[in-house]
Amino acid sequence: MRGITTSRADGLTIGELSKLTGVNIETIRYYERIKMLPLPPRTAGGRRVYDPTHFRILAFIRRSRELGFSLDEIRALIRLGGPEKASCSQVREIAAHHLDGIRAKISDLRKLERLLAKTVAQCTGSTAPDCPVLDILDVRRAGQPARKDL
Amino acid sequence: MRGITTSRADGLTIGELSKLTGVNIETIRYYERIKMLPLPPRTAGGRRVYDPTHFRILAFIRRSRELGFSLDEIRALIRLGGPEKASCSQVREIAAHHLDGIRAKISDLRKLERLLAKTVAQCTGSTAPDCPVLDILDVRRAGQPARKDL
DNA sequence: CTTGCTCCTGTAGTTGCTACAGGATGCACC
DNA sequence: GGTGCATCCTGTAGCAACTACAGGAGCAAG
Repeated sequence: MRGITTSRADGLTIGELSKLTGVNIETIRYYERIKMLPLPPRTAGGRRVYDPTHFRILAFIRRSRELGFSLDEIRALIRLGGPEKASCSQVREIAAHHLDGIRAKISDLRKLERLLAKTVAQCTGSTAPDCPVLDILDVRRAGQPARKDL
Repeated sequence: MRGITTSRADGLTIGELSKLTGVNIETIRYYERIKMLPLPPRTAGGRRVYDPTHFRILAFIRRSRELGFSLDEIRALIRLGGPEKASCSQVREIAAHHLDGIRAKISDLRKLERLLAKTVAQCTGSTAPDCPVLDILDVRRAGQPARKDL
């Protein structure tokens, strides 16, 4: 269902909104489709016309994505920041949970980094089969006994 | 094209291979489909029969995925570790490039962590509109002047 | 009116899986 | 041989969060 038809001069085209927010045109349409963004009114020709509220919501989404929040988390944040103000503790809960996830990921990545860095450093570039990187990937090379029954 | 029909006692079923390697049955079939794994021979009844080579390749893929290599990177690594041995420097290049990516990601995540940790710490849980988390997400709250022409 | 750019809808693809439906096979037991 | 249950098969679709494209329409300037 299209909103009230409006004239072009009243707001922004999708291209203008895209430039202002740094969000791809197609992504804006995607967000509308999945109901992250309210339906904007249209011109008589069918073009979307965006107002300051849309700009504000889209900028919010963009910023939240930059911080790594999922779209569902962002939906919840948008609701909490809406007219019916909720306790900041709910916002904090979402953000803290997200922060926990980021910390876990950092921890994982650092383990990977340490292992890879050590292995790459051992790599003298000599001709295989002397290759420390492959050694940690290949069960036969890795020093584990080959399964004789296989 | 099905391989040579073989009897069941010659190797492993897909379920057994899945248990041994920790890779999901459906993921094994997926890897076969996208040609990460060679086609195994089948029984007269159409069931896959896996030999030690399959086990070895799948374990390699699993380990590489654990280390965060993409499937394309793993394809290249498998080729390099194959019968026609390549210089270890090519393996090293792939691994070093991957390590660079991991380091970049850690760096990004730490920036996110710092910003979020600071913001969450400021969150006293009081009733909005006093909410530091929303403050960094919302352009209107963030201290930037509202666009008067919007 | 023409031109060139922007916008529209609908569809499909990316990466790496994961899940399911509907049916077939295999094996142990009776 | 029949039964029951577990395993396996193929094909299709979905997930997250986009991204790209085709074919056509709209719009503003000249």
